Amino acid sequence: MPRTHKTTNSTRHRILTEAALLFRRHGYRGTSTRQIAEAVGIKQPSLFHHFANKQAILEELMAISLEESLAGAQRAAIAEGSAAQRLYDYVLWDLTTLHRLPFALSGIYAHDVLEDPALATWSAKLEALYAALRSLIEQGIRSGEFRPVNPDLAQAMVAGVTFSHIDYSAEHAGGDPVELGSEGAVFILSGLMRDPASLERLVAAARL
Amino acid sequence: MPRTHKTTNSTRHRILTEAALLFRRHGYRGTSTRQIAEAVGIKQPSLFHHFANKQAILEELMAISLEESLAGAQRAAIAEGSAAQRLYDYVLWDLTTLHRLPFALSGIYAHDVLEDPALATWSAKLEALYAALRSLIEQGIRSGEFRPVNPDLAQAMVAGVTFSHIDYSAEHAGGDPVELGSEGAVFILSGLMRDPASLERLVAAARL
DNA sequence: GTCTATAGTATGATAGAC
DNA sequence: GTCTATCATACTATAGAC
Repeated sequence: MPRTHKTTNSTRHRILTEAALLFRRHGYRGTSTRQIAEAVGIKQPSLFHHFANKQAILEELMAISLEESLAGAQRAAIAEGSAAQRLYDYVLWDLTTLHRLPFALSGIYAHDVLEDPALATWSAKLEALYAALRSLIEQGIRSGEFRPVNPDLAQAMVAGVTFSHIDYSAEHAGGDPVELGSEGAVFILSGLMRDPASLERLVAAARL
Repeated sequence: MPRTHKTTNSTRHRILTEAALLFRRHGYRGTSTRQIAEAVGIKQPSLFHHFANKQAILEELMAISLEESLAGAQRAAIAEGSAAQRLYDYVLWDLTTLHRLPFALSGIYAHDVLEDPALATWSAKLEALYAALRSLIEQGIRSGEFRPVNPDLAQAMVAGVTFSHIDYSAEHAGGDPVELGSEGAVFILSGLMRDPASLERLVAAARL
């Protein structure tokens, strides 16, 4: 989501950046509000002027990373045309976007934090994203484009590859987002398609 | 690792089982020793008669899940023959083993817990496993069996698929371990091979 | 091997001055 | 908008009786 920060280097923005970095390294629960404040260069209670509580920081990071992906997956799931092409286009766009984000989002989607009832909204959005992916995979199986895989497992593997890109991106700065995203999309589609040779056509017809 | 428990339903064993379940649901840091004790049916301080501290429980679970995988990957990386065949055999065996484990291992391999310097030994073992996988992938690229992918990213994606199987296994009981493992191995190899059509030969020649 | 009681520490969040 | 001071709570782990 294109945020509407008045100044991109506001304290609020710096809190988000530093918190994302720390959440990745030490996890949400393993990161204290004191650590975040220190990284930003303010004292711990000053955080609560910008965010109601620690969880609000996490929720804003989830919004940044999840809402666009969910909308894109749902659009792809109901669009017209080849399921393989729609999945390819979606994955390529999603991974490319992830590699472009200025935040280190790994560690935000751990089970333990999403299981918290207070984050049920976000857990539901992630589940909706998974449902859209599953639908896309099932469409591809019915049309004969994909092998007759277990749709639940296939969806989990697609998500697993996505998370691996989030991790990779956090550890290796400076790669070309489109190139990395493309490698992920090709990997996933090759893993699912009955005839991976025809993948070249998808790549050529892709629209970002 | 085949554990040497005198009785498989010893309190010690029950602590491991319940802790694994709770670590998966709430994460290592999100799980208190009180919760573990309550699940087992004893009081919190009684845990410390069986394990020196909370971390020792985690380390035993890591030993169970990681040591065999590491040894298998290192064997595969230096063995003779086709890199694709060795990767296929390893992934199939590893995933099948994972799906057979009586423990819910998800949530154990989160970054935040492995970053703790006290767990450096286990972090190093995981890194060694990744190095073996990377070597196997590089061998396949050199031999022309695999597409010229980014080895670091490819290794991350293979690990991502493995983690997705750990998660899937924790949420869907009762699937056939070999069938699930096979779907994972085919997915990964299809994603890497230059000529996925020849995958049938690997599947036929596989030795578990 | 399990219990009660408790020490020692870290955490998230609030109150109120400036 | 940031600070100091502090509260209330939760946690891991230990001591010592039974």
